[in-house]
Parts: sequence; C-alpha cells; structure tokens
Amino acid sequence: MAEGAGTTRAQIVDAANRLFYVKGFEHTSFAAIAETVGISRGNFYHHFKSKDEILGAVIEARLQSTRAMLAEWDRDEPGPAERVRRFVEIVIANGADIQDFGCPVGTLTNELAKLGHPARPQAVAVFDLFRTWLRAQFEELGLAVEADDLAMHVLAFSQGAATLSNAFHDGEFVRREVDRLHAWLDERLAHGRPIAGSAH
Amino acid sequence: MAEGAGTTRAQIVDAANRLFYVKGFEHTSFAAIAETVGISRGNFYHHFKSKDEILGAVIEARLQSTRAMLAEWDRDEPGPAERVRRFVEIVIANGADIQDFGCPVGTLTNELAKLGHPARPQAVAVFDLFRTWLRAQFEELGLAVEADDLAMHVLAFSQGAATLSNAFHDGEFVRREVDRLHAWLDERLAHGRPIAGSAH
DNA sequence: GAAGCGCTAGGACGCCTGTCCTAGTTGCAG
DNA sequence: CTGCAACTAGGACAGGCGTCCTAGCGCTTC
Repeated sequence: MAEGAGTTRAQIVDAANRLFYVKGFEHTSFAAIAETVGISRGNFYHHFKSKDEILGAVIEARLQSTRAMLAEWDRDEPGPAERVRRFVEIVIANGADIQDFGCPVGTLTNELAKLGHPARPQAVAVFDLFRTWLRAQFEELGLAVEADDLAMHVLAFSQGAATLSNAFHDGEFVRREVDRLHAWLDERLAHGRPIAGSAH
Repeated sequence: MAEGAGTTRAQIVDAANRLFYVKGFEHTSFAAIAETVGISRGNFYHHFKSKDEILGAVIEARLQSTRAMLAEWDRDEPGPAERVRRFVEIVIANGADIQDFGCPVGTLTNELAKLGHPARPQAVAVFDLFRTWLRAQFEELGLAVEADDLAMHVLAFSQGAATLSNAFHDGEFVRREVDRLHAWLDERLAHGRPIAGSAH
C-alpha cells in the first residue's frame, strides 16, 4: 500500500483536511469529500472504516505537517527569538484563511469538545506540539522557570487574534496585535525583566 | 402573547441557548430542545417558523442579557478601570463552562462563519457590544485615541484565554493570564505610558 | 351552553446522513 | 494466459434531521 501524496487515500485526507477546516468536521459530509476528490461515495470504506477514522488520519496529517514546519523553522531561523517571532507572524501569513475560518487547531479542538468526540485529545496534541516547541525556545533564551507560562501566553495571543480576526474580518487589528506581542517579546527578552519606555 | 420568563416560548429560547452553547448550533436537534423543555417536537412551529428563527431569538436574548450585565457593571463598579477588570475576571467567573465549551460568543460566531449562516453578523453584534462598552471605559480613562485598540486587545485576551482553557482544561493558566492582563492594565492606566518593574 | 382561539401532541413527509454490500474493473504475479 | 488481490462504482439500508399537517385539548368570552 503506497502512501505517496498522489494516492487516493492521500487525496481523501487532503480534501477532508481542508473541508474540516472550512466547513467544520460535522458539517462536512462524505458526499462533499467525494465530490472534491472525484470518487464515488461508497468507495470510502475501502480506505477508511468510518468518518472518525478519516478524522484521525486528518489530525495525524496535521501533526506531521506541524512537526515538519517547526523543524523547518528550527533549521532556517538563526535563534530562538527569531523562531518565536516566526510563530507570531503566522496569524498574518495565514491571515486570509484565518479571517474566513479562524484557527484550524482552535476551532477543531472546540468543535470536538462540544461534540464530546473521543478524538479531542488527539486534536489537542497539535496545540501541545506548539506549546512544547515554544517552551523549548524560551528555555533556550534562559527563561527556563517561566518558559511554559510564556509559551502558553504566546499561544493564547494567537488564539485571541485568530478568533477576533474571524469575527470582525479585520486585518489591521491583527497587525496591531502582532506588533504588540513583538514589543512584549522585546521587553521579555531584554533581561527577563521589562524595561521602561516601550510602547506596547 | 405574554413574554414572561415562564412561557413556553421563553423556555424554548432558554433551552436552545444553553444547548447551542454546549453542543453547538448545528449539532443541537429539535428533539434535544423538545426533550429539555418537555414538549412535543411538532409543537415548535407554533412559536418559531424555523430553526434559524430560534437561533435569531437566542442571539437576541444574548444581546439583551449582555446589555443588562454591562448596565449592571456600570451601576455597581465605582469607575471605568474597575469595570474593565470586572470584564477581565469573567473568564474566571465562568471558568467551569469555558473549560468545557469555550466562550459562547466566540464559538458561535466561528461556527456560523463556517456554516456560511446569514445570522453571523447578528452573532458578531454581541462582540460589538463588549467592544463598544470597553472602548467607552478606556475613553473615560482619558485614552481616547487608542481606546478601540485597547478594547480589542482586552477582547482578544478573553478569547485566547477561553480557547486554551477549553483545549487544555487548565484553570491555573487562566488565572496567570488574568493576572498578566491586570498588570498590563496597571501599566496602561498609570499614565498611558508603561512604568518599569511590573512583573507582567 | 356555544363559539372561538391559543396552544399542544403526535405523526407523516422528503431529504440527507454515515454505513454497508455487491458486482465489476484494473493491474500485478505466477 | 491465468488467478488473485487491490481498487472502484453505484446503489441499498436504516436512522435522524428540519419541516409541516391535523386533530384535539382547555380556557376565555359572549
């Protein structure tokens, strides 16, 4: 069973991944996925036993692509401070999608929570990936004691910005909020104690 | 047609309000609402022509109760600074529900966005209520120029805290994040320029 | 008592959902 | 060339959904 990117299975996962984000998990029907991929509806069950299994594969794909992205940032960015800033800028890089559909991680996690879906912890694992990675950056910056707290704060920033960007369809707000967090990082990274005069 | 709190119509709106929050709008069926209220399923259409009409009534009820809450805060709190802090503390006061289901405003707005539902702007109006109210507080504090920006930041804080509280089921994180925002307010309200030494 | 109205129960409807089945096609292995 | 496994198409299925209809209840007002 080849797992290449062009296989039918991979196409299903790709289409479902996007549709779960755009329309939500529950509102995405098999018919919609089938239409996107261009295959028959009944054909799914040769690749997945159930819709939940597709969800599992989608989350697994998101985990994998997130790991790849973080590894790329580890490789490309010169230091931990730049890496955190790279994360902060993600809400601008993906600004268009976020305005329309919110954060893929946050919205899926919340939907699964409301559905009482067993795959919820798996979805939270994507958050954990970011959390752990951010924490590692702050630790590398010598802020070991509060590293996890800072990581969660940066994560909370991204969720707040995404939710309001989606609600108000306001790109300028996101820019201001990103700048504010950059200024906060300036203070935090100066010494571990804030300094006066920064206009955050 | 009496509109009192005990009427069947009001009971339907109450039950739908809670269920839309707990299970999401789409995942909430007429059967579930009927069972909660204790009435027949087919009986709905004497009070509402469609599910969307129930949604409209639920959002209207939320707008009304939000206005009442803000008016109460205007009455009870001595000044605008205390009012903003009262808002900030809401993520702790409603901590249990937020951990389980997220923010009612943010999650509904996002769900309606993904569904492409026409009532989305109506749901955003609840956000606007908070935004306008917060802006008024900051204006009263003499921060007229940046009042809306500050209002949006406080709003973003609440959404970030709510989303992660729901994802990680972590109450201590919310407390830390609230304290951080209080410290930020301390700086902001000192003069409009931050002062040194505050451990935010 | 009669009439009328607000309200309700319960079921019928057409549609769409996730699931499952089966017959048929393709392509590789011997 | 044959056989087997992987894969696909298309439809059947049971159940749930929002919607709608109708018969009947209980209360008020002449």
